[in-house]
Amino acid sequence: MMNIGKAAAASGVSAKMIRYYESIGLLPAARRTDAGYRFYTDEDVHVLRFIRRARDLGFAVADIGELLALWRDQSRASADVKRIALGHVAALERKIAELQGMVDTLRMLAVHCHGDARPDCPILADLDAGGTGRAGRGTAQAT
Amino acid sequence: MMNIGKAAAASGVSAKMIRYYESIGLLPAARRTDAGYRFYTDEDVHVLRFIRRARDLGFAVADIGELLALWRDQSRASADVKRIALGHVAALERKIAELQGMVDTLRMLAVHCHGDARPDCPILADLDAGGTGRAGRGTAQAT
DNA sequence: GCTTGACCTTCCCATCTTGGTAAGGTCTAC
DNA sequence: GTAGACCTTACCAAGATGGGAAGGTCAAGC
Repeated sequence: MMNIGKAAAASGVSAKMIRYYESIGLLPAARRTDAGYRFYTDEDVHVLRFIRRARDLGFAVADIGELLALWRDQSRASADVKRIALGHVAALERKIAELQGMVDTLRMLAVHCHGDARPDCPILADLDAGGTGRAGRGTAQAT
Repeated sequence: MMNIGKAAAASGVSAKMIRYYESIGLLPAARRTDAGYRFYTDEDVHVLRFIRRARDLGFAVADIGELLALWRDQSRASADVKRIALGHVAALERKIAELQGMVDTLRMLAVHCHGDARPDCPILADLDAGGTGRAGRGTAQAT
């Protein structure tokens, strides 16, 4: 039995976030003391650690809801977990490819930029002209 | 001379975003017709294309403000542009490394997951136990 | 001239996760 | 009893973008 500050310190999830996760339904409403203070058990902290770890792996809160449900379900199929994880990996890799495209384009432009006091700059020239068609136009906003 | 819809179509920046960029000061307030409609010149569209291209390269709107100022300044030093570009590249690469760390961890867990109807799942086991210390703890939230 | 449909305007809301802050109640140790 | 550390709720902020409502305007057709 501990209050929210203790649970936060023990789990690595800030008190602010614990309340937030509760408010969006990722966590059930915490039990309260008579004075209205939330209190948590070691088991609750265990769940918070799970969430923290999943966030560190880049899972969105919605995904974590699914993962938690599977975690709690002793009869879950590992295929369900794997599907979520690999779907997430695919999304991460799309994102990486998008960022890498940006990096490649910028590096290419930057090597041709003197980088001195002269005003000539291929980077600005590219932005001016609209580039040569690299750095994914269509999906670039889908961050 | 064209109204906002035409400028949006010609530049690839939505009308919504054009108004937004104006509201945050990235663009000067557009001239208006007597009826209050914004109107734009080909030169304005040129600027919008510049912004669009820079966004596609992942520059934040704040960075684009700097880039625009340099673009307009005929006596700018290319070093200033290069500095912004390379700073952005470094940020992109940090982000890529972070995401790649997540991918590596998840892939490693996923290969050991049967992915069938059985409940045993190393992915959930890892989330449960807190992992082995990969997938950057501290900076994972800095998105 | 009037109507219709496409366009424009502003304003508010939502996303997603996190942090900050303010005003007020509670608990603990002295 | 009081100070200080903690808790509560509620609102604001960020980033960039889309959606929608309510209402004004314009161009084309009849």
